Amino acid sequence: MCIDSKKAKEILKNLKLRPTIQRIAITETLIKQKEIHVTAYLLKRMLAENKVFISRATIYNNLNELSNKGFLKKVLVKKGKMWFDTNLSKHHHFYDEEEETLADVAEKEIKFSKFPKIPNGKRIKSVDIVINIKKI
Amino acid sequence: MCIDSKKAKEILKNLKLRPTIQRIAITETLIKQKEIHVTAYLLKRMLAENKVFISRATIYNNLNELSNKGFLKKVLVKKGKMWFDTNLSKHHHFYDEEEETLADVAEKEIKFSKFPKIPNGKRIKSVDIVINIKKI
DNA sequence: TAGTAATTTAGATTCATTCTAATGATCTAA
DNA sequence: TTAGATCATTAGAATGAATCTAAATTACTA
Ligand SMILES: [Mn+2]
Ligand SMILES: [Mn+2]
Ligand SMILES: [Zn+2]
Ligand SMILES: [Zn+2]
Repeated sequence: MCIDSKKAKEILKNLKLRPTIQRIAITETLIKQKEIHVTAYLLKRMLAENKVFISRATIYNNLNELSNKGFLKKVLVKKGKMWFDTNLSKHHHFYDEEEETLADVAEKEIKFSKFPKIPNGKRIKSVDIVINIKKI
Repeated sequence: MCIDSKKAKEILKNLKLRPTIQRIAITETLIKQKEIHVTAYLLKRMLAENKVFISRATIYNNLNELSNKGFLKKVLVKKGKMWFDTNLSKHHHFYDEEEETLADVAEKEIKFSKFPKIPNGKRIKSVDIVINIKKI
């Protein structure tokens, strides 16, 4: 257990989630870096590298629970694989398919001078901007 | 066979794809409306409503081939389901998750007054903007 | 019209994700 | 503290979209 273990427990307490060994380890991993983008598989691998072995179902259960509680955001950039993001601010992404990496674009880095009219009877839920990049 | 059958054959000829019964029916369905957004499942259902029964593999083979040949664009708006789009112009989308519908946003409807700096050594491949909407 | 190359197909396979239901851990109230 | 209740974890099965396989059929070309 590293320093972050305490912070992790604190976070779980605030989210009213029982501080199980698995949840603490997952949360610790997520807060170790200031911001992180992971898939379920990536997170499982990161934990395994630290000799923490958590079942697939638990990884998914907790990523989903942490998302539902507002501690993570879901980001979709490619068919069939969900990314989870600890950057909770409204923001956008660079996605590098070749390197399978996601990077943040702060909301203030994008400004519109023209934006489409929303269809009648509808309202905006969210605006997702993905800038797909590749090596020159 | 409706009027569009001839057009469909013409299109396939230009794309250098053999005009099989299945391909003609698929292409006909896609050009019946000026613009169309379909998933593989939706297309299969549309064909079945017209008493044309085509196997799943063939639906996918042809949607992918038509995409590779540049007759369709792929659009990703939700985890795990690919949409195919006959609007070939560069454009963006409204996505209504409640109604599972995709609608076009012309490129000229969106203008940026500020856009992020692309990371060194990288270039933009594409910019995907999805405006998620829901009923008021 | 024969030979070959492309196409279609049912069913198997893959991959990410969710579900199931049995086991184990944590919490709470007495 | 502990009993009981609730919640969490897990292996493995199930799901759903998409792809693969390999055998049968169809379309093209000489
Ligand atoms: Mn630690
Ligand atoms: Mn017809
Ligand atoms: Zn992010
Ligand atoms: Zn479109």
